[in-house]
Formats: sequence, structure tokens, C-alpha cells
Amino acid sequence: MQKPIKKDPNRYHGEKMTEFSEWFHNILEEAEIIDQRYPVKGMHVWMPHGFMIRKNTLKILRRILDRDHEEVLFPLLVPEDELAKEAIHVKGFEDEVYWVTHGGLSKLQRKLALRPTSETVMYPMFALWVRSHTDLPMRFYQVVNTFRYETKHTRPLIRVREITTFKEAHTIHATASEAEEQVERAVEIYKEFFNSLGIPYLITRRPPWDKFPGSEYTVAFDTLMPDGKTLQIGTVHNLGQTFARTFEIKFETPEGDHEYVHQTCYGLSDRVIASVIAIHGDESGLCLPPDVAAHQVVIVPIIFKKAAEEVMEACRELRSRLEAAGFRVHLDDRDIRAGRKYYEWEMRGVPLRVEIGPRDLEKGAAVISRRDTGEKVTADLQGIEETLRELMKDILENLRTRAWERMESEIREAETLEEASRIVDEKRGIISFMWCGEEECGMDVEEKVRVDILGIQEEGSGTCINCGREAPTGLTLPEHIS
RNA sequence: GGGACCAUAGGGUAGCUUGGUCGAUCCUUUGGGCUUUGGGAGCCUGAGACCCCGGUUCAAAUCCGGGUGGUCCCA
Repeated sequence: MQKPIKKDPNRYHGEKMTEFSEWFHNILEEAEIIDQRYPVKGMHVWMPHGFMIRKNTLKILRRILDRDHEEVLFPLLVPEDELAKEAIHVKGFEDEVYWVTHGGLSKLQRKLALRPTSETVMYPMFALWVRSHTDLPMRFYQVVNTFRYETKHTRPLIRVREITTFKEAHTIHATASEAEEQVERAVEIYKEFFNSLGIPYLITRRPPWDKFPGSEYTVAFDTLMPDGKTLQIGTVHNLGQTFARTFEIKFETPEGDHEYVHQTCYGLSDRVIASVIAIHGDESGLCLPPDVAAHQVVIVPIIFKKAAEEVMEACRELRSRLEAAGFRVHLDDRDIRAGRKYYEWEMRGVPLRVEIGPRDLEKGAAVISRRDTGEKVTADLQGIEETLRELMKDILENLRTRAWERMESEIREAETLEEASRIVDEKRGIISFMWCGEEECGMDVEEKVRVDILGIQEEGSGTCINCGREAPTGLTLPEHIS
């Protein structure tokens, strides 16, 4: 009981803000999310706890997508000639494609690529599937792994060679305006998804030199990591008819003509999980939104010699009750000190902890402790389901608000290039300024201020910070040091 | 694409400069036992490592070469 509160130097270290990179690395190992020791660069192992979080995250996503998308599954390998068909598209990926060149000992007559993304895998099949305007629209998605031969430093969940979780949706429409509308819908879908994870985001239209290769335009979701740098966590592309022409995807109109379809695609990856971990986590470790947490409630019995069995029995009973009520609950009945359990479950991000000891039992109560605030309250065992449910709602709300405030406090407005440069010197955060939208002028800004322009926000107006021309749309240009 | 640094139990480290005292240090982890248990328990007793290949040498964790893996900086 006289605890020597010595900080174990080998557990992950606390200073999340000052040493984010180390914090992130350590928490992934410590909380048993990812094992980074697999002996191939950029490829890592999902451990059971991490896999649970991933599974729950996907569950939320599928619940939303399944409303009007159909899930499919396409092959991993793309023949070289298909991959090469869409020239601009290939150019964007050729440096980072993995190739399968052999089958056993014999060399393949036709090289096969590991999909870097699945446009060229799916679209030849779409050409077979789409016949008539009555088939449209079509909305598909799949959750697969993709491969990119990253040459820069890899980092678990954020920059990897095997993207283990890539949700890609592909839609097909009869008209340009329907495709346009689908882009808007996809943005709404992603908003709903990120909101249910409490992740703040910035929605921008990517500058033309940074759009998806082969697309008309790209709308991207970015969030802000604790190190002050932005992270792209989702993209929505309007593909126009480019791929339709390349892959001959046509439909018959009511009039009997044959026209090329209009397409969109949009994707999310492992980075979503990285952002949940990074943005909500703190110096005690993970802090998970209840919907993604592997365990939502952990029960810790406070055992003394006297009443030991009664306490255990009450805990077991509570567990069955909570399970019946639909909670993901765990009873930690290990024979170690309660304090140690607290530290462990806090590190693993469990939103709620319920403690039951002899004193509580006499009162027919339990102590509930919430992970996000550290607050403890005593609650009646009677009707505790409702209390816990309320608290979970509150936790998500609190996490979301907290995260949005933090991100917004890092967005700074600049009226002049000098001002922007000064902010850049701080090496963190996002700068918002007006830009005319011209490519040449944008490149010039990137050069002068030494930033990467993230994208254009579709609101407000003013004069361009660089050339002084009228800027029809307000612009947010986050500093994006990659 | 260019450069710097690093590699010792599951994790973190000491030792390397000046080869031998290393039967390799400390923390954590981990098996067994007793006493404990309202915020990381204590004691006893076990377990666990010099990245790979080659070289120099009587002798290599230590020096040299190559490989592999990792970290960071610059374009």
C-alpha cells in the first residue's frame, strides 16, 4: 500500500506533446496494437488488441456505407498491361509499385503488380457489368490491403509499404452532375464517420498539382497531429470520364445511344486509426472513443480477505448484466494489486472502469472512473447500465470537443507572405490565407513561404496574398511538412 | 537521390575508446513459493542477450571488411 511510485522507464514515456514520435511508437507496442518488429521494412503486425480496435472502427464505417453501397472483393494482382492503360494514372504510381515477376522458378510472361489502389483492377470488370442506364448508379466498396514501395521513412499506420486497411469506394453514374453529387455525399459520409470517432478534420480541395493522378479534382480530409503537422486521413475524387474512356465503360441511354459513364472514388486507410490513437491519447496512454474500444468497461474487484468471495460474486454478476445489456465488458480477476490494474487499463484506453469493493458492496454501489477526465463517481449498482451508457455518450462528446478545440487553436490566419513565413518558422500548425487559385501563383507561394499548400476551402473571398488578384474562394493553406 | 548515426534477454540499457578481469551490468519482463491487496507490493529462488557472414589475434561483445535491419538530417 505504501506505493513506491517509481515511474517505470521502460513503459512508454509520457511526454506526448514534446516527443510525439516516440510516444506514438511506444504506445503502439505497449498497448499491444501493432508489433513493429516484423523483419520487412514498412510491414507490421496487428496484435489482438489492435485488431479489435480496427474491427470496431470498420464496423462503424460499414454501418454507414452499407446504407447505399455494396461490398465486393477484387483480386490483389493487376496485369501489367491493364495497369499501364491509363497513362496519367500510372505515372503517379510507377515509382512505388511492387511486381510479381516469377511463378515458382519460371519467369512470368506477363508481370503482375500488387495493387497500389484498385482502379485498374476494378474498371475492366465494370466495363462488363455496366450495360444500361437502368444499371446506374452503382456504388461499390471493398476493404483490402494495398502495396506501395515507399522509399521514405516508414512509420506504423502512417507511412507503410503494406497498407493493411484500405477502404476504397468506387461509384458509377450516368451524368456529370450525379457524379458531382456523389462527391458531396461521400464528403457527408466521411464527416459522419469522423464525427463518430471524435476526429477533427479540415476539408479542402487539393491544388491541381496534388490531385489524384487521373482525376478531375480531389477533395481531402486532413487532421492535425500532436506534433503540429497535418495528416491526410481521407480523400474523395471525381474521376470524370477519364477512366471510362480508358476502360471503355459505357452504358445505353434511354434514347439508345452509348455514352461513357462518370465515376468517383474515395478512400480511407489505417491512418484513421493512427489519428484516433494520436489525437485522443495522453500521457497515460490510449484514450479510446467507446465505440472503437476493445473493452468499453473494465470491472476491477477490490479484494480483501474478508468478503473476498462476495465481492467477486458481485463482480461476476455485474459482468453478466452488462454483457446482456450489450456492453463490451471485461472482468479483471487477476491476482495482482488493483492499482496496477488501473494503470494498465488506463494505458489501454478503456473508457470506463467500475470498481467494486467491500465498502461499495455494503451500500449497493460501485465506483465508476472515466478515462477521459479521470473523474470518479459513486453510482448505484441498481440501474448502472443507464449510467454507463450516459457516460459513454458524454465521453465521445468530450473527446470530440477537446480535439476540435485543439486543432482550431493551431489554425492561424496570415494577411501577408511575411506573416505566413513567420508562422512557418514555428514549425507547427496550419496557416490560413487567401490565394487566387492559379497554379503558377500557388507554386510561387510554396517557394517563397516554404510550405506545401494543402488545399482550398470553399468559403469566403478576398485578395490573393501573393499576386493581389481577386480570390474568389477563401483558402486554407496548411503547412504540410511531410 | 546524398549524408550521419546506431545494432547486447520480450522492452530499455552498462561494458567497446585501450581485445583478456564478461561465467556480461542495472531497470523492466518472466516461471515457482510465502506474506500481501481501496492507485504500479515485499522477500526467497529460477529463466532470459552480445544482428549475420568473413577477417585480424594465443584470445573478439570490443578491432577491420561486407551484408541485413533500424533511426535521423539534407534534396
